[in-house]
Parts: sequence; structure tokens; C-alpha cells
Amino acid sequence: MSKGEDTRQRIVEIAAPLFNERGFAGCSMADVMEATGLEKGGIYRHFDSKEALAVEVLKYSVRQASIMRSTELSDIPSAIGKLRHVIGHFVERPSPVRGGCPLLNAAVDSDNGNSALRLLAKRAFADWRRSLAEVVEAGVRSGELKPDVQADEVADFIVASLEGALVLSRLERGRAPLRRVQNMLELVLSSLRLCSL
Amino acid sequence: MSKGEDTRQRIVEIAAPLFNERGFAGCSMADVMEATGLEKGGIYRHFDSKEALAVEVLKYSVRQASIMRSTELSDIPSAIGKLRHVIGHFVERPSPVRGGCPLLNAAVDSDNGNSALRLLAKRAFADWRRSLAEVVEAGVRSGELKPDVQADEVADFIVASLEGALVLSRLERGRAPLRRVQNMLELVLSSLRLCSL
Amino acid sequence: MSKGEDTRQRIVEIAAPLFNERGFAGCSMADVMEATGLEKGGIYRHFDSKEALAVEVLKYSVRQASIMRSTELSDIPSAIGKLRHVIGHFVERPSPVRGGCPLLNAAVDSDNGNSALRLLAKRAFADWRRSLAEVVEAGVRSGELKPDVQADEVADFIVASLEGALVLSRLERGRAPLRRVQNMLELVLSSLRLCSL
Amino acid sequence: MSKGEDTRQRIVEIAAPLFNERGFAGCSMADVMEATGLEKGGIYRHFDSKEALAVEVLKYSVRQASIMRSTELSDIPSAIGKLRHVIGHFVERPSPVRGGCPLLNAAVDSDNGNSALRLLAKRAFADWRRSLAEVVEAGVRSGELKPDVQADEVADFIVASLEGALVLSRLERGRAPLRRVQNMLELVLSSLRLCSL
DNA sequence: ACTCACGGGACAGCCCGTTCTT
DNA sequence: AAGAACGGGCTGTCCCGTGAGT
Repeated sequence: MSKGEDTRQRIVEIAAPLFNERGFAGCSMADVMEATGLEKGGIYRHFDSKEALAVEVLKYSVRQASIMRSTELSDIPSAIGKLRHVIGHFVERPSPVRGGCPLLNAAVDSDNGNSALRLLAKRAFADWRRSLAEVVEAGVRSGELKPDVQADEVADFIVASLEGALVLSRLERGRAPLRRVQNMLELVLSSLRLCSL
Repeated sequence: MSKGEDTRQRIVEIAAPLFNERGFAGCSMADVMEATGLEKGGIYRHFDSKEALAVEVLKYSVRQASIMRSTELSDIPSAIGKLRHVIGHFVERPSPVRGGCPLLNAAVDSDNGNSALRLLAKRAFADWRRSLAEVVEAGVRSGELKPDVQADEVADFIVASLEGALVLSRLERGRAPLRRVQNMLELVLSSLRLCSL
Repeated sequence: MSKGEDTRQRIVEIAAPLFNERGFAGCSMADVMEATGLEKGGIYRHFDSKEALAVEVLKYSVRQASIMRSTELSDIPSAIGKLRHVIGHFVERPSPVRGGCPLLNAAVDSDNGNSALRLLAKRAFADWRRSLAEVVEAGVRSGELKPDVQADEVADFIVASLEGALVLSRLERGRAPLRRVQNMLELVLSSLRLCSL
Repeated sequence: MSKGEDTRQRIVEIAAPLFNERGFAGCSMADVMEATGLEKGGIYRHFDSKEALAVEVLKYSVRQASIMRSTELSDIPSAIGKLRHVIGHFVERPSPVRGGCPLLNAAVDSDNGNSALRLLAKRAFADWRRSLAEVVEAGVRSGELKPDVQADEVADFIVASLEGALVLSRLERGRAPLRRVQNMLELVLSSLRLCSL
């Protein structure tokens, strides 16, 4: 990798937690300068604007999150096992960068207007929900889950409750809400099973 | 009410959606000035600082939300009915001010540091969760719900999934995710009942 | 006059020679700050942008120039006397503010695009040329000047040669080119007279 | 010509209209970079500084202008014919590069201080005026023009009025002012002739 | 001979907050 | 109680110039 690309990547990685913790408006380029040790010129050479940097940062965070989530899901045979694994993973290591889930943060931070950040978060959430829904659908087809289970409802439910629980947990500075939601989701999952005998 | 307090109240009400939509850092006092038609002096006479205004705004929003939620809950006899009502209300009229749930927004917006805003959001969420938990506990005591139901888990689950769904819905600019979560919560609620005959 | 308007006027008057000498791009707001002794906030309260200030400055300069030129022209009976007076005045006190003729400077400085400055200069020049042309036309009607004299040609000729001479004079840092052009215009004027006997 | 000198020349030719249109302060090196397709280093290799480039650009423009003006002047026998030719040429093709007369632009743009640009413009104007004056002087000596004609006055008059007219024409976005001045100069020229029969 | 990467300073404009006045 | 005027600092961005690398 060339030196320029390396620096660019470094900027993104360093800026990621800053933007994630403080939000777009709350994080200044001076903060990024200080954290990276670069000067204005050195940063603006790689990014046209603050928003361009923020977009790249969010893309990076999304990528990190998806890497984290997609690990070894195919090894697990059952649909419920897969979902349980995703949930457990989220509860244990809820965000790939400091400052909570970057998707939710971006969604909340930029929900007015139609900024690139908002659209990126939207798409990332859609991808995640879709992937969960597909797991559920496969489970239905294979006979593991009840035939009347609504895949997209289950998917949205899991995503929504996990993200909501993460916000509560961050507020409490403890994992308790995540744990409670995990327990509840456990019950929900088992109620989806076709024949629990 | 004196004229001064009236103005103060007007500022709060007008500023509420602005802060809620744009966040603390993203909403400038100039925005508030423009929206209220007042000058700097007219605002700073009532509030010592931008943060003081934001605190008052959040208090107001929380109050609005709690007013909205608490209406006529005591009229409903069953615990499940009460929860269903809360959920239905949230789905139909999810936020008392424009810009999504002010609690969640404040929580996400100021989750770094220990600002007054964060603590306020934390307390408001705690109150809400507690009130739901009490409904559940009463249901358990009355024999309506299974004895092994964990009240705080159920409460957190409802709050988390609703808030999460609200974020998704705002992102999609449609109520679909809220509806899906409502359906799922419906299933969960019925599984709590002691005798489902 | 209120204090605000007074300050505003002071800014304009102080900024006028700065913009006139250095051009729009060459004069920074920091220069204006230093010259006025005001801070950013104190200036931007009166003008929305640098361009808005520049427009006001040019308007002021144009006003000054027109005041200078219009003094007591009606006292002079003959058309040639009037023109001679205008020319003499221009040669002796060529610009109302330091830095040469603000009209020409603005015209040259902003001749690309269609900025407000360009249009202002255009209009001011048009006014000046028109007023001279009217003097000539009156002279023709009164029989003082030859009937075939083209008023607008004479007017443009005077304006163009004076402005051009001013540029040369500023370049030479001496009034010689202006004087030479004045002499030549003198000859031209006398050749316009109907009966030079 | 070596490749290096070729590139250098290309830069100058491409930068000429940019500097001429936007002025020294109004034209950034980034503009030059974009227009030439070169990077910073590729330009600074040939020129020590922005000003050095601007000087070279102005020299080039002056050269172009003088080439344009000097063509085939010796073929014309009479002094008045020569002057008429120069005037006509200026009116038809007033500037060798886009953006008006580079001499006047440079003169106006940098009339404060004593920059190299100002001195260059000064010298170029002096040369032009001198060459016209020599034409007039030759006409006087040859008996074509009246003996009391002041050569330098005539020369300055022509230059000043043409340059002034060019500014007005650019402002109007039409050649009318140039044409009017041309007509007037025609009259002036004929009044210089010794025997007007 | 030219690109790439970076430094560091300047620029216009916006921000929060204070003071004076009415 | 509210407006008008101002201070001063900060923000994102642009700018000129340098030097390492190719």
C-alpha cells in the first residue's frame, strides 16, 4: 500500500471513534487534526470536505461491523442457532468502534435532510435486516421454524430491540439492558420453533 | 402567567423541535433566534447559556412525552391491555415533538461526557421503564401473567424494541418497522399470559 | 444617527480605500478589521458578507465621485465650459478615494462573471456618460456646438480618455499623462464649436 | 526545444488568460494546476513562486500584444495611416488574450506597492506610447503633420482613450464604446494634418 | 521532469456570550 | 423585558510552498 493510502486509512481509523462519539457537528476537523497529528493540508489532501471524511468513516465503521457480524455464521446449522449467535455477539461486543453503534448514531445524528450519511446508514441497516430475514426464511423452508413466522418482522424485531437496548446500556454505563433484551429474545426465538418437543 | 414567563415558555416550545431534529451541536442559537423572532438578548435573559436552554427544552419534551403516555392508563383493567395501549400509542404517535423521540435523541447526541442532558435522558428512560415494569409486576401479582415473568426484562424489551423501531422507521420514512415490531410485541405479550385459554 | 448606522458608515468609509487599492480579492476582511479596529462580529453584524460590504463600499465611492463631479455645473453657461470644468476637475482631483477611480477599478477587478460590483460600475459609468452626453446635446440645441456633433461619441471619448489617462498617471506616479490628455481634449472641445471665430 | 522548456511555455500560455481574467490575487495556483493538468511540483519546478509565474505570464502577454500591434506597420507610408491602423487594429482585436488588455489589467491590479508586475506594465505602456510618439514625430518632420503637434500628447491620448474605451466596452459587453472612440480619434487625427485640403 | 504527500498559515463566515440602551 | 451592538474565538476550507520519491 502506498504511503498516501496508508495515511488516508489511518485518518479514517482514527477519526471513526471521534465522529461516532461526538456526532458530525460535534466533532471538529481540529479534533481530527489533533488525533492524527496531521495538519489541515495533510487531511484535506485526502478528503474534499468534512462530510466526505465522515462518509468514509461511516463506510469504514459499517464494514467493521459487518465483518464482526458475519464471522463464521455458516458453520452453525440451525437458523435459531445463527440468530442466537448474532444476538450473543451483539450483546458481548456491541460496537466495532468506541461510541456505540455507528449505524444508529449516524441515523439519529443526520435524520433531518437527506445527507449521504443518512442514506449510508439506511442501506447498512437494510442489509443487516435482510440478512437476518434470510436466515429466518431458510429456517422456515427447512421446517425448523413455524410456517407462519414472518421473517421480516422477526428480523426488524431483533435489530430494533438490540439497537434500543444498546442505547439504554450506554446510558446506564452497564450491560444490563442488553442482557435483559437478550433473555427476552431467547424466549421469542424458542417460540418460533415448529416442534419444541 | 407573567409576560416574561410566557416568553420563556414560547422559546422552549419553539426550540424543542429544533434541538430535537438537529441535535445540540447542530442547532445554533441563531436558529432559535430566527424561529422565535427574538434577539440574542431576549433569549439570554431567560436562559444563562445554550446548554441551560437545551436542558429546559429536554425537560419540556420529556414532560410532553410522559403526558402523552400516561393518559387514561388507569382505565384499562388488565396489565396486557395497558402494555398494548402503550405500545399502540407509541406506534401511532411515536414522538411528542418533531424529530423523533427526544429521549433517544438526547441519549445518542450526548452520550459522551456526563452532561446534564445525558443524565436527564437517563432518568426519563428509567422512569418509563420503571412504570412499565410496575404494570408487569401488578399483572404477575394479580395472576394475569405467569409467575416467572421478569418484569424489568419485559419493560426493557418493550422500550428498547420500540425505540429501535422508531429509528428504523425514521430512516425508512415510513411506519413499517414500527408496525412489524408491534406485531411481534403482540405475540410476546400473549405468551406472558398465565392461562391463554 | 444611531450608533449602529454610524459604525456601519465608518466601516464603509474606512474600507473604501482598502478595496479600491487592493481589489476585492486582494483585500481581506482582516484588513478591514485592522483598519476599523472592530472585530469580526462587529463587522458582520452590519454586512452579510464580504461582497455585501464591497457593494456598499462601491456605492459609497460612486456617490462620492458623483458629488464631486456635480458641483456647481449649472452655474457655467456654455456646454464647452461645463465639459472643460468636468475635465479639469478630473485632472486635478481624479478620484474621491485613494487608489484611483473606483469605477474603473471595480470594472477591471470584476469583469468576469456578473457580480453586483460589475453591474454597479456599469450603471455608474452609464450615468456619467449620459450626463456628459446631455451637456453636449444641450450645446448642440443651443447652437453653441456644430449640429453634426455626436453627443454620445463625445461623451464616451471624454470618459474613456480620462480614465485611461488616470491609469497611466497612476502607473507613472505623476500627473503628466492626465495633463497631456487634458490638453488634447481642449483641442477636441474647441473643434466642436460651431463658429470658432 | 527541450521538453522542460516546452512544458514551461505551455504553463505560461494556459495561465495567461486565467491571470488576465481573474487578477493576481483572484487566480490561484490550483486554478493553474487544473487548467494545465499538472501538479504543484510540476509547476513550481519551472517557477519559483506564484509571482514569478505571473511575471512570466505578463511578459508573454505583452509580447503577444506587441507582436499583434507591430505587424506590417512599416508598409504604411503616412503617419496618420499608421496611427489609424493601430487604432483600427485595437478596436477590432483589442486584446491578445482573453480578459481584456493585460497591460491595463496588470496596472490596475497591482497599482499599490512596487511589484514586478506593476513595473512591467509601466515599461510596456511606456514602450507603446513611445512608439506611437515616434510615428507622430516622424510625421511632423516629414511635413505631413502640423509642426506644433505635441507627439507625446497625441500618443498618450490615443493610448488612454483606447484603453478607457476597452474597459467601457467590456463592461457593456459590446464594441460600441470602442467604435465611438475610434470615430472621435479619426476626427482628431485629421485635425493634425498640415494641409487638410 | 513530474507526482505525491504534507506543512502551516490565512481566509470568510459563524458561533456563543456580554454589555449597553431603551 | 427585549433589542442593538460588539467581542473574540472557532470552523471548514483554500492557499502557497517544500521536499521526498519515482
